[in-house]
Amino acid sequence: MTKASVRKNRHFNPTNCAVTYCMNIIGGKWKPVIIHLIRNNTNRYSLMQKAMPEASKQTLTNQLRELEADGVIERMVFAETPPRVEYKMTDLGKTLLPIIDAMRTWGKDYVNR
Amino acid sequence: MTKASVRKNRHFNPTNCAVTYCMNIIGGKWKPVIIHLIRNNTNRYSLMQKAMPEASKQTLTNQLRELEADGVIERMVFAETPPRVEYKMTDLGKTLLPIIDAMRTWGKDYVNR
DNA sequence: CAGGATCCCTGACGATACTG
DNA sequence: CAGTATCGTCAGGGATCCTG
Repeated sequence: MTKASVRKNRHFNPTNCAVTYCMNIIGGKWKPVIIHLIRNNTNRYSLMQKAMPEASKQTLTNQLRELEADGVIERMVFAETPPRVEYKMTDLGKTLLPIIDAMRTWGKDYVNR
Repeated sequence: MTKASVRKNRHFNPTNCAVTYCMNIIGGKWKPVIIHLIRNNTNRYSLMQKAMPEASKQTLTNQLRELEADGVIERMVFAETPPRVEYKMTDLGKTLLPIIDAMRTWGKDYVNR
């Protein structure tokens, strides 16, 4: 796995393409995967690590932080020992799901092309 | 403009996320913009340059070549002087348009959020 | 007009070690 | 368990010059 990392497009302004806004949100190498996992209740850090072992912990953390900063996911910390943290989609994040689904459907057809 | 460039995800295999296939196609910094331009008949090299002056000629060329290699767009050369080259969406490329549209719609709402 | 060739830079991402 | 800190790598993209 090497691509699927999109250099953020910081040139654009609102008169430019709105698509770029969207790309800047979901354009991380693992972000679509993370969104997909959280949606399917693979919503804890360690579970995500197992599900995508090629991504380093640092990278996983970074992508989670960015998604959180963009308001796509929410981080819920439980004061327990050992600590427990769960992630969930925000209402804004859920509006991205149709796009992710469309991409998945397209990707499957593309593979079978 | 700085982000919207997604490092291609080359780890994935068909058992992994199909979304990544899609991201690897449209995940270039300027690819969604290019697709949008071509669809709206801004289909010549010089016209695209004027429409997105922040992208260098080299970058524009590279992104066009990648889109062509992935079968998303088609390059048509006319044997004239000065040379004329036009780009058009392939049938496969057209199947991406609903995704681009969904992203644009989402992006507009996101900006006004 | 529509590139090709070359060189370079930066930031996304990875690897490893350590921690409350 | 769920990170943080640090450092390194690499490829996507930019800048400039040249060409059929």
